Amino acid sequence: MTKQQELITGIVNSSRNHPTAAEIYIEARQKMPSIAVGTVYRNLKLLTSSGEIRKLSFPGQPERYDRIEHPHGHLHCVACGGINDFEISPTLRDEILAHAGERVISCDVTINYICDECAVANENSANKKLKNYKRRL
Amino acid sequence: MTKQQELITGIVNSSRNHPTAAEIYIEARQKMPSIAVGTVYRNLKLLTSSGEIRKLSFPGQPERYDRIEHPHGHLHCVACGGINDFEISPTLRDEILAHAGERVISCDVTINYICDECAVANENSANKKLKNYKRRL
DNA sequence: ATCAAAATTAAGAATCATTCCTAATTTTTC
DNA sequence: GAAAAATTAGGAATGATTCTTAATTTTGAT
Ligand SMILES: [Mn+2]
Ligand SMILES: [Mn+2]
Ligand SMILES: [Zn+2]
Ligand SMILES: [Zn+2]
Repeated sequence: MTKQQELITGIVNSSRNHPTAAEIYIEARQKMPSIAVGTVYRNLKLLTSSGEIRKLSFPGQPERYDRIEHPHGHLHCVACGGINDFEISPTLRDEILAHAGERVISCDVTINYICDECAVANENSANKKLKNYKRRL
Repeated sequence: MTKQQELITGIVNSSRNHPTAAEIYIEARQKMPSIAVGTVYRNLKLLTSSGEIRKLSFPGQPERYDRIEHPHGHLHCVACGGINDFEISPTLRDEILAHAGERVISCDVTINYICDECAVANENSANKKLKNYKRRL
């Protein structure tokens, strides 16, 4: 594992913000000013495909990276774009896995919602959004 | 609702392939050769944000669009990139929703795995991939 | 240690998906 | 049926990610 890989792994594993590649690159430059953006992308891809870290996709945003800790899902606020973790109970996990048989690698659970901050900050607008939305649950 | 919107909605709702914007554009041109690619993107965005259709994000792929039928999750083969639907049981749905309180808009459940076809087509390679992978369930 | 082969990197060009801009066209309102 | 508002086609612009290449670092056999 090269210095660059170690640095990048460390940044992802110590972050609780689900950072993008660009954000990881900015942080990496603090410790290693010569690092190239392509190196960050390449190593993020390597680390992801070996399962060292986790890659998250949200519509309209650049990809985000997450550490692998206890399995958890994500609450995604459609108003501010914020992403928070939530616990996946063993029951829920087993229910999900029962659907897929063997050869399962991982699973991603994302709940799209309007977070508390956005709801109080802009109550009428958030409520309108929620009301106009054709919900699918 | 304009002719273009109607056409695009129809294509998404009649497709079972989770098509990308580019694929929808190609199909749209069959019926309306003058339609512009920007129009497809703009209307897909409008339809998505009003909840008429559903937008799916998978790492490293362009965004995909899905009709809204009974709630379902997605099985994503990491080998071939194929995407298939799976039923979400009411139990599973309720478990998921219990995590998010009110103000929920939708939820996405994706299981990453290696599909049957890929497993038999390239048994040793798929098994190696599965073995080298640090699973997170 | 010494050298050659293999892997990784920095830098920046290239690509791909998506959005933005503008003038023309269509739809709505009065 | 004219004026105003909304939508479109077409293409330029943007942003994220990958690709290319030459230089540097690591590996590993002598
Ligand atoms: Mn997380
Ligand atoms: Mn589907
Ligand atoms: Zn929010
Ligand atoms: Zn497959």
